[in-house]
Amino acid sequence: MSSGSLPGFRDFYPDEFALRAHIFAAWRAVAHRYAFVEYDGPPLEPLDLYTKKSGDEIVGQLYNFTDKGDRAVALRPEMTPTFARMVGARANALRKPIRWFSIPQLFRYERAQRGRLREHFQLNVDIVGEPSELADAELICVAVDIMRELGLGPDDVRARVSDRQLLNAILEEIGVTEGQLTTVYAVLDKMARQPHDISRTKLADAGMVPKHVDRVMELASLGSLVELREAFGAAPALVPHLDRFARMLEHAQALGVGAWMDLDLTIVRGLAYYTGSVFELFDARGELRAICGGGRYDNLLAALGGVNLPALGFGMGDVVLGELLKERNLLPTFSGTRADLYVVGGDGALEHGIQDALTLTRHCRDAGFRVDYALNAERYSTQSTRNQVDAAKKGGARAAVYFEPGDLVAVQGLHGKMTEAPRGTFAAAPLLAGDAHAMAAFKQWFDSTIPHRTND
RNA sequence: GUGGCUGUAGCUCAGUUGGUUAGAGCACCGGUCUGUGGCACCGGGGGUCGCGGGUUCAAUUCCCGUCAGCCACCCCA
Repeated sequence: MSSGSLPGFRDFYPDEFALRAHIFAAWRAVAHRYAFVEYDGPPLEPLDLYTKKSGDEIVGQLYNFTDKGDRAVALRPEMTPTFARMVGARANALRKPIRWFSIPQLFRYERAQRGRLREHFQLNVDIVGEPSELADAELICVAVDIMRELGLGPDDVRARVSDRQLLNAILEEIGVTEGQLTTVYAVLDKMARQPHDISRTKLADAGMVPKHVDRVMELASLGSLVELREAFGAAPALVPHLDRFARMLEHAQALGVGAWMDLDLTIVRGLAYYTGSVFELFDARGELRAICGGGRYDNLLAALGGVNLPALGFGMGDVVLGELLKERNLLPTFSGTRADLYVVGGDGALEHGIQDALTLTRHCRDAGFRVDYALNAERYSTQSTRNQVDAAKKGGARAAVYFEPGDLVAVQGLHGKMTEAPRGTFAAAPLLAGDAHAMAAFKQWFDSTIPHRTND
């Protein structure tokens, strides 16, 4: 099969584009509801924007090349460095806290598989300049509210929340050494995907005594703050972290997303730059990859953008989200995007030829109708009305419109059985003349009488 | 980057123990039906059987390679 696109890249046919537009619309609607403003940056950036912090090993997954000016460049694999640069350049002039979001198309060069392509769109939502845990609650709430906006519920999607500072304090309490942290993080991250005996072996190999291994493994089963307090609440070093986490949960509760949230200490996120809260959104059945991930990265702007401001954010890709919506039958309908009127040649086509049909089309379009027709003047006068109406119906139009003898314009609804569909006739002359009152009356009748088509 | 599975029409799939011109349903295009039409019926277009090589009188079929897709690793921004 000849594929027209490069591996891991997508063609968006109208069906697929409709899904993408549906997701984008939900992203923008919720982001705007939370008073975030949209920004964007270049899709192509200097290579060193990404290698400076992460090292050369990341190049293997970058879509990079040398441009005609001998610059080492890369298609952006993530938005955060661009975001950090933009914020850093105007940090003093921007009113804090900053609430920004973007919908960049991101690229990575690696083997594509389900839910993971070489190109995808990712909503990025970031808050800069606010250290309070209320900002963390607000951010998680944006992500969860997008799920709600798309028709998903707490039974479909779970928000798993953890906190790096809390986790670090717990590990210190347990007795994990600084040098063992990386291994512990990796083991926690893979807790659900890796057999426990392998996890234990890895911890032991890092030099942990059996008792410490047991306690680390137990962390995975702590699913609530209450359990966490029972296990560690007595430790004075943990109290401020537990209290802060509790306040965040209370805020989230008040913002209406408490029912979606689970405490889960195995959420560590791959990136080293997270410094506080971390969270991921998963489908509740656990069949798909993470829908969304983010957290607090208070030191990153200083490292990337040169300004020392606390920050937090998340990224949410369109690919996994689209798959989830497909699985749950939450795909959009096309009712709002197809033609309202489809002009066909009727019994009045002899007295009102194609020119009159086009004039009518023009006035209807000016009045706000979406108008389609066959783009073939010969067919207008020769093809049977019935076949033309069939074409209109197959094309998803809400109604067919045509001239009838007696200087009339007839409108036939195309929803359901023809005999039961609404039908109306209007004097042709005023509509052809573009008479505003006649057109307004026509449109009012149409809007209140003709139902939208669905694509079931 | 590693391993496994798969590849026939736009889609879902038949089929060929190797043999003349590769099929169906849906979709698409044209038409008939003066009309329960979100039908029915008639006709039509569309395939280098992923691509390349090998074996053979003959390959879509068997073999090798390659590319692509899926899955598991790796990685996850």
